[in-house]
Amino acid sequence: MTSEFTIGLHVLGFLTARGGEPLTSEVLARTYGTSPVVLRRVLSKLRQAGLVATRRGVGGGSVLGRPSSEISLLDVYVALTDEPELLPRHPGENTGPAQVLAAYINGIYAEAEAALLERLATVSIEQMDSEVRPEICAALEASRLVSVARA
Amino acid sequence: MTSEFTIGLHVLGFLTARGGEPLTSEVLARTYGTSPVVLRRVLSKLRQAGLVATRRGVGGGSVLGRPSSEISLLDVYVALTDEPELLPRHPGENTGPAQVLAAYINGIYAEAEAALLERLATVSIEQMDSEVRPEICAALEASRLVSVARA
DNA sequence: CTATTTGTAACCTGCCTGGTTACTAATTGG
DNA sequence: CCAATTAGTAACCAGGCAGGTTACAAATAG
Repeated sequence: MTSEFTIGLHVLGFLTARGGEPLTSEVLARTYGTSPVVLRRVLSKLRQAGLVATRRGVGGGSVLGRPSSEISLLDVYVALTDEPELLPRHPGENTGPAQVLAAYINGIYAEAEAALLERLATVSIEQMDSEVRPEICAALEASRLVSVARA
Repeated sequence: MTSEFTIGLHVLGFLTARGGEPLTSEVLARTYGTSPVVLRRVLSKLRQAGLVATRRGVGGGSVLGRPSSEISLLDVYVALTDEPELLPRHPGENTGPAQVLAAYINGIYAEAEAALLERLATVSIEQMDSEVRPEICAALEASRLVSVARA
């Protein structure tokens, strides 16, 4: 699920921008452009990692599980990535020359992946939000205008 | 085609180990564990990049296009990767908030990918061959024993 | 009790990768 | 020239997976 990471960042960024007000999966799904069920699948993993808290029923929805300054992009990554391997590992059989080559390449890829994870650890949701909030707002404004024009 | 990169390294490493003797796609396919057609698809791209030269007909096969010391893993990577993006870029629509997030993440991924490519550029086929040759030989020996045992 | 909202299982579909088939082109040797 | 061998390539097939949808159960506010 390569898009789940993006969806997770969208959710946490959006919740940050709303400052404590619970948002329904329906709203989050609409702003991202997917279905509520797909979004809840992501929310489910975020909840298990403690990154969001959810309440059902009328007036329910999701809020941040802890301050956005204390959530790194790495936290989101590990919460949403089942196997800790994003890069194209080569499964392969456990014998034969192909496996030897694959192991060699995987070593190089693992280095690159480690560097990526370190980088993700240095950025918090709060930072990300402050950097992209203006553009997000502009985009939301644009799509809202389209809706108005259609109505 | 995530396995093509591995296949390409297998081919070039094997040709290096054989030192100028042409090898048929049938032999290369068997040693890697795939079909000759799949392997020729890879050879076709390697040829277009000048990394191998091929001759048809009796006694034909492929040889290195230039010395293994002058072929980097990056050369192989670019020859076999159509779009210059290995890492999970998020395609997405050209509008909306999802796109803004995706662009942000893609920036971080692009940094990581650049680091990976730099790393690949520092390793030549010759180097790789010297590091994995012993294990490859052992693996080939093992599979040959299996074949003998079955016959 | 009802309306709302989440949780989750089950299924469907489209895409991509890898594999196979089938046929053509080139090259060598008799 | 003919036959055998080998590569080139198009076309189709199958399995896996991501993402989407449907359906229904569970929780919660009023």
